[in-house]
Amino acid sequence: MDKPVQSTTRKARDKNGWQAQKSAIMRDTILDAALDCFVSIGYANTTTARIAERAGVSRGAMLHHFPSKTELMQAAVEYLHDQLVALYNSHIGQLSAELPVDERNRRGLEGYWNYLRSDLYVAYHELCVAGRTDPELQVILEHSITRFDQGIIESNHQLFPEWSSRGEVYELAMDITKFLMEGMAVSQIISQREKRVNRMIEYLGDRLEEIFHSADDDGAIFRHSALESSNKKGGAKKSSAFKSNSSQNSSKASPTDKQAK
Amino acid sequence: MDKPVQSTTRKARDKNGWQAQKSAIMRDTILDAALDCFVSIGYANTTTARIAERAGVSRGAMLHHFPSKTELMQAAVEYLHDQLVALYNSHIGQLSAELPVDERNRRGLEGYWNYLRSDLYVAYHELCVAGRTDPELQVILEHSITRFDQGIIESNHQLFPEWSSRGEVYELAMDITKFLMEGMAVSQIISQREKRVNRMIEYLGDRLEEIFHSADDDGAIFRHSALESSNKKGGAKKSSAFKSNSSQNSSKASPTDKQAK
DNA sequence: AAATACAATCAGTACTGTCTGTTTTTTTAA
DNA sequence: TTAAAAAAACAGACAGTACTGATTGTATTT
Repeated sequence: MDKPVQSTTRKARDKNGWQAQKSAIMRDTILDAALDCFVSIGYANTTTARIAERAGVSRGAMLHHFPSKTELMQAAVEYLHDQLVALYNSHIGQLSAELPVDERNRRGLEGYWNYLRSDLYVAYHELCVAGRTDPELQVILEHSITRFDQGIIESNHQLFPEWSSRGEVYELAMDITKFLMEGMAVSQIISQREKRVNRMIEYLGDRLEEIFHSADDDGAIFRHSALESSNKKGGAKKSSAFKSNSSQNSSKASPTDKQAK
Repeated sequence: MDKPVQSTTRKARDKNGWQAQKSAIMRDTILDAALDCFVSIGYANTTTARIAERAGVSRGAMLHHFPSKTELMQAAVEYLHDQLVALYNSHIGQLSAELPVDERNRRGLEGYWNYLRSDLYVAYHELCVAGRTDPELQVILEHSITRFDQGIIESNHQLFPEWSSRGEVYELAMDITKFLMEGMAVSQIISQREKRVNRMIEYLGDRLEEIFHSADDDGAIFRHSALESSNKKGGAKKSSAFKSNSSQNSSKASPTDKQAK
């Protein structure tokens, strides 16, 4: 913002010069503005001019650092990725694995929920939705997504080491948590949001706890017919339900349509 | 598509003339094209020209029926609403309440999942996301959303009459189902989608069943600390967790931003 | 003949990417 | 150390495209 004084204190170019520093600052300023635009006006309405305006730089200057919109978006996704990782870690990454399981569960859910409620996640979601019908953006995103999910898995392995061995149960618990929480975060619940959300999170916490304990003594206090491991009550309850209309999804997104470009 | 032959079979204007019929067909054709665009190229990339092209009509003709894009979108939302209701009913609306509870659960989940996987729901989701940062669209949608949710609630009351009395349990079960399923539908699960989805749906089915039974004899075989009704294991486990950062969401969507329009 | 349905063109706006020009920093050479 | 040259950063203007809404004109129905 306020241009750093031309301090000759570090008179010699410190490793990578003064210009390089300013350049880096400029880049971050622009990328911050881009993410800000995604959140406040949506990806679709985010134009290069608007980003420049929000960043407080001229369009020409911006075009010097990011010659095309595509390159800007690539950088923005990369930038967002780093920010998301940092935010995730700040919320649940550094939870000690020494805490009692139940406590870890609670805090993990709480942290994850706060993570999902962040502006950064809103921006991420905007990109995901736009990516469904924008092949170029999709390519840019794919890499980041898989990398991030991988990171989460690793983080969880670290946070819940006792789960790592139980393949199926672990996967299921993670999936349920992820999709339920994401569903809540993405949907705009209108009435009594706070109350209903808290209720669901508490319920989810109980279920996780339950899965944990039932997995401990593998005695299956509760039926988990969704898992092959405890298929005593008719494991033949074909888990192939819902496969009937699986082909219906074929025409869903044909992003390779004439996208007019 | 193929213009109906000028059949004089029904020579007299049947109630509302020949032109009116053609006009209605034209409207539906255009609205179908609009929804199709939302699905295949996304709401953001949907222009009036593209809709007209896809509908196979001239832009001028379309502008005769829908003078402005806004009016077209209003009609499209209305049209989509009707279609969604019809689809919902065709999938789970006419499930007999005489079926055993478990069977109703299974089929209900299966139907709901297929409903969520439909193109119509994709279109609806596109609109919802776009509406977050488009005040005008948001207004158009709001009415439809609340009306639809109300319809679902009623439909469920009819399908699961035995639930209707149990306020809290009923709400929680509905919410969990809704948000988990929507979360699955919206997220693009990359690896082993089919398997993981089926597993989650089965798990969810088991939990619903469980909630049902535990609600029957209200004996709380399982802990539902998320509900006040069975707060024996320390009901003081303050359900006000996650309220800490509730204000963080304030700057989330300020759609009243300068939207440039 | 009057109204409605349909078609095509036009003006105004907005966005992207290129181009040219100006300032500031860094490098080179004296 | 300083002066000139080169490079990088920055700013604004411009062409090309695409979209929306208006206008005008033609065909069909009432």
